[in-house]
Order: sequence, then structure tokens, then C-alpha cells
Amino acid sequence: MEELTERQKILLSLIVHEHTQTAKPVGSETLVRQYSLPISSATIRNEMTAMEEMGYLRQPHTSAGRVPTEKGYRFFVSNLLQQPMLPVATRNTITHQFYQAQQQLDEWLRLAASVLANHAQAASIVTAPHSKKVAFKHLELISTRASQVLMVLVLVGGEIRQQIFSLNEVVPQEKLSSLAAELNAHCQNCTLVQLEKLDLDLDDVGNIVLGVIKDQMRLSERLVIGEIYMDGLTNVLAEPEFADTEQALSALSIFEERNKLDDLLSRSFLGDEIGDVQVLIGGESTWEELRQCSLILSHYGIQDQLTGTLGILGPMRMPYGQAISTVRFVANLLSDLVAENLIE
Amino acid sequence: MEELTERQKILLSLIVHEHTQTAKPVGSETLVRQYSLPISSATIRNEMTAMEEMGYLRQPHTSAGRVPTEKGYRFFVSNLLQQPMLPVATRNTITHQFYQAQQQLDEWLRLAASVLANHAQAASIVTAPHSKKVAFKHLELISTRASQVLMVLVLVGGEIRQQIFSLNEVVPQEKLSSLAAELNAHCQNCTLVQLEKLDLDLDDVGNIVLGVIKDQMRLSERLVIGEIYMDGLTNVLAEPEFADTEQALSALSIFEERNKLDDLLSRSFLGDEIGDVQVLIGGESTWEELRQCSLILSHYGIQDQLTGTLGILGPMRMPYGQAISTVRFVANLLSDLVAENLIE
DNA sequence: AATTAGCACTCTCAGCTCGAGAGTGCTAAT
DNA sequence: ATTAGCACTCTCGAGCTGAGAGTGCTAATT
Repeated sequence: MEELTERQKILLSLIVHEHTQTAKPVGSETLVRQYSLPISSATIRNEMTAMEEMGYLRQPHTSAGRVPTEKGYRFFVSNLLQQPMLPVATRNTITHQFYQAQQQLDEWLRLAASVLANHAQAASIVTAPHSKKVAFKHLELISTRASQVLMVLVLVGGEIRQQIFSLNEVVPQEKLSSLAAELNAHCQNCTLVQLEKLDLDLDDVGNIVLGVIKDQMRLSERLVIGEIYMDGLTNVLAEPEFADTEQALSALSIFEERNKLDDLLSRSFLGDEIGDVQVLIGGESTWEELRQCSLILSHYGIQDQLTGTLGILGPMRMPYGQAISTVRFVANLLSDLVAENLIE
Repeated sequence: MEELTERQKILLSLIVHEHTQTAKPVGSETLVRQYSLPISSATIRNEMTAMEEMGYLRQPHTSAGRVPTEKGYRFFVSNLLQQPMLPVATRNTITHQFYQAQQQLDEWLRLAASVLANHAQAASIVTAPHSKKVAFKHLELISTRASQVLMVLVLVGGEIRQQIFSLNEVVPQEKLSSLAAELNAHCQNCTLVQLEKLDLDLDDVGNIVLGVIKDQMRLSERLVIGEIYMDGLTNVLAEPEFADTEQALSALSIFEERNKLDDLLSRSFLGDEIGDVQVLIGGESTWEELRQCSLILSHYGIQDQLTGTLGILGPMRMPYGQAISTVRFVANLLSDLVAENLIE
């Protein structure tokens, strides 16, 4: 594989830059004019031809300007993009917003999605932190009416699961409370497996409750990702590449199919560390529907313990520098918030 | 105001029907052919002219067919539409889906949104049931680490609010538990106002906790509507009237602005009973962005106690019969589920 | 008085041409 | 290796055209 020369790298950067601004193919003349280059348009044309042969650029049609290919963007992002921190002012604004919000996880996640969407002018997605190891933390049983019981189950990590169920008999609140107390005493930090092994001496009601607890823990275990927060879907519609509704539809449909989303967010992430920002350009993300799009994703939370995913979806022509910095910054912010409020 | 003749009413129905199928202006010839009418196209043209003068129809341009106006749709929905029940098979499928799902509120709401979206081929929205009168039901305090405490507060109606906060000192779980027990004993069914009046003899920690409880209740009280579930946004994109992205953008942007949504769902509903289905056609819904759209909304839940809103958003050209029946059916289904699982 | 056949007229839509503009690739000169 | 010069190519929007759909009007019919 041939290497790009220094000059070609510069040109690639400029082409990417110009294209992200104008959304139109970039011509050799334009490039000279726009950036006052010390070389002639003819030279640029030669270089462009070379880069096209190497696969970094492509022409939408003969005698149009050049547009970066997937490979071109990939090279740009991996090798040419120096990632500036977000401007201090921006960072402060964002941080400020987080401290102004209700100090609650769901508010933070909603806000994170909103911040991502606004600062990157793209669709954003944030999943609630979720722990792979599901363990019992605390149980509460509340009698509602007749034989109906509301169970509130807190898992290690802070996930809260609730379930309403009926018993065969009416059980007074006192009995429920003492049952809860007993289970709380014995099951502290137990995983599902440990719970199975535990030899508890329970009566009928106790066993039903234990069954419900296990169900809920199983459910939580099976869950790949936590609750999903999205924002800025309309930003995508505003992009010129999606002026055709067909395109927009195929891109946004990803957001409406939960299992695809699960796949996308989990599979593409095998072995990624918290704090790494992953950029999926066009077809890299095996999803045909996203051929035109790029994804910028990052994990946040506490490695191997309690993690969520966040990121943005936009057209391949995306201000990667800005977008990546924003994703990284918000991911770190959420990681800090999760760490501060961790429930162990 | 002149009245429509019987024949004009029939024609209006047919025009609406034909237009919802084809999405194109309906011509007099087409109408005769399609429905084997016993009158000639010329007569229909005369009638059409009359109806256009009365404001029920309009021509997109000279010598095109007619399209129902907002007023036309309004008359059709109010006077001409006989609303069939959903076919038994459909109803069974839907019911079946609900009983197959995890028996949990959030799953039901998600499912409701999905069912609405699929059966009406439109965007759907469902808000979690929320009670105007906020009252204390049950409290739980869980020590997480150091002086951090996780509070889980169950409100009458079943809403669960959680909050993590820090105390000035490390308080053992036993102390927290007994504090919770005490508050549970005294605050049962208290509203915020009653809570203020209650003369509890609490220590520092107790007062902090009480403060947090009040905060959460205040927050819940201020909440106009509950959590929002949406689905089928892409269905809207698929409609031909939204082939132009601009249009689609303005319609969908409603879904992304929480305060507009709050307004829309609450304001348009003053004094509506559970079970009534409300149809907002085009500009009727004071929102300029929705000029092209219709909304079909219904409350569900338990009147004056615990209510949510659900509905669909589609183009004005909508299969109203089908859509209204679906909304009504799902609303009733959710009402039943809420009633069965009410936490009093 | 209501209905209808007949017909001229209007407007859209898809397809076509055409010229301007932007951009290229090649060649020959520097 | 670079560049000026130039012929060539392709898109895009404007303007034109004919077919098709649909109307409104008038005069005849029931």
C-alpha cells in the first residue's frame, strides 16, 4: 500500500474541512482560492487523481469536484485530526447545566443526550448505566390492596426494578416488612447464582417473593443495555444529505428498532475501555442503513462494573473534531457523576 | 350556514375515503368509476363546486381534483364517520401481546406506543400515568457508602421517585431503617400540605430526609405529565405529504421539545373524560407546526386520580376510522391495566 | 328544476433541449 | 516536479412541449 505524502495529507485535511462546510464536492480551483495555497490548481488536480486512485477520494461524476471516501475520512480521523479540547467556555457551560439540573440520574442522562445533540448538531443517544453482574442490594415489599404487593428491588449499582404481583392470600404489611427485612439480611450482595444456592427457610409467601426477585434479576441480567435516551433526531433531517426522505428514513429507523440498537451499541464495542471514543464511519458499522452515516460512540461509567454507552449519529460529512471532543467530554462528565453516586 | 344535502354528505365521505387511499386530489370521473355512482360526473362537478364554496373542499390548483379541507375532515369525523370496533382478530392480537409482555407498567406503555404506531401507521405517543394529587405511600432509605443515602419514595398511585443524597455524618443502616419505619407510620397517604402541617419530632437526619421527601413530592406535583414513550416516528417520514424534509422536520420537531409536548398534551384536554377520544385536525391544534397534521388523543387511567395520555400523530389525510378505534381500544386496555394494578 | 352530454379550456407533470458554469485530464512548456 | 492552456465532460436550472386529467359552462334532456 502506497503512502500519502505530506502534501497529500494536508490536501486531504483541507478537502475534508471544505466539504464538511459546504456539503458539496470540492474542486481544485476552489481549494486554491479558499486556502490561498502556494501551488497551482493543476498540481492539486494531479494529487487528487493520485489520491483517488489510492481510494481516499472519489468523484460523484466525471468532472465534478472530489469528495472524501470512507477510507478518506478514516485516514483523516485516525491520522490527521488533532483533537482539541472543547473551548473552556463551552465546557463550563455544559458543566454548569449539569449542576443546575435535578441531581438525579435520569435528568443527567436526558441532559447528556440534549447536550450531545445540540453541540454536535446530530442525533444523540445515551443509555443508562447498567451492570453486567447483577447483585441483590435491597428489597422492599409494600402491600397495596387486598393480596396485591408492590416489590421494589434495588440492585447493586443502583438499578431499581419494580413489580406488582398478587399473592394467594392477604398478607399484612407487618409480615411483608419482616419478610423483606429477613431477605435483606441474608441476600446482601448476592448474585443470582449465589441466590440459587442459598438455603433459606421460607414459607409459601417467601418463596413466591423470592421467585419474583429471581425473575427480576434474570431480566436485568438478560438486558444488554439500560434505558435509552435520545435527542436531536430532527437535526439529522436538517442535513442536506437527508433531503431525500428515503435516506433519512433508513438512518432514523435504526433508532426505532430496539434490537438493532442493542446490537449496534453492544457488539461494536467488544473490549473497549471507558473513555475511548470510537468512530464508526459509513459502512464500517456493518449496518447497511448506516452506509451514509457516521457514529461516534463512547462508553462511560466504571469499567467492568457499571457502564453505559453514549454517542451521536450524523452524516458521514461530520465535524469530527468537534463531535469527538464533545462525546469525550460528556462521557467523562457522566463517568464522574456515576462514580460519585455509585451504589455499592 | 347552509347545510350539506344527503348526497353531498355521501360524496364527501367518498372523497375523503378515496383521498386517504391515493393521497391525490380526487376528480369527478374517478369518483364515478371507482364507486359506480348512479349519477354523472357533471352532477358531481356541480356538487363539488357547491361544496367548495361552502368550504368543505378545495382545489390545489385550477383543473385539478378536489381535496378535503380542514373543515371537510372535521365534518366527516364529527358527522359522517361511523366508528366500527376494531375487528375481533385485531383486538385479540393486541390483547394477547399485552398479556405476553412482562407484567410491568413500563413494558405496557412501550407496547402501547408500539401497537398504536403499527396499527395506525403513524407516530405514537404515550405518557405514563400520573396523579395530580401527590401523596406519600412508602419510604425506603438505603445506606450506600459513607454518608450517602439512596432514598426510594413510593407515591400513592404507584409512582416511584428516587434520589441519592449525602448526610453530614455517617448513619448506620439500622438507624435509617427505623427512621424510614417511623416516617412510614406517620406519613401514610399524606399530601404535601398535610406533610407540612404534621408535627414530627425528628432529629437532624430526619429533617434532612423529610426535606428531600418534600422536594421530591413538590417535583412530582409540578410535573404536568409522566414519562413519555414514543414510537413510529419514521412512519411519518414514509407518508408522501412529508416527502419534503422541511415538512417532516416541522412536524417531528414537536416531539423533541418537551415543553411544547407538555402543552399539547395537557392544554388541549381541559375537561376531557377518560375514554373520550379527541381528534385535532390540522390547525385546530393552535400549533403552526402541525397545520398539516392531525392528532388523535385520549386520556386513560382513572378519572381524577391517575391518568395518562396517549395518541397518534399523522398527516391530515389519515384513516380516521381505523385510527380512532385503535386509540380508543388501546386507551381502554391501559385503563383496565392501570385499574387492576392501582396502588392506593 | 335537476341532470347530463359535449366541449373548450386550464393546469400539472414528465421529458426534452440548451447554455452556462464548474471542474477535469491531458499536453506542452517552464 | 510544476504549471499554463485548452478541449472536453457533466450537472443544473430554465424554458419548452405534448399528453393527460379535470374543470366549468352551455345547451339539451328528463
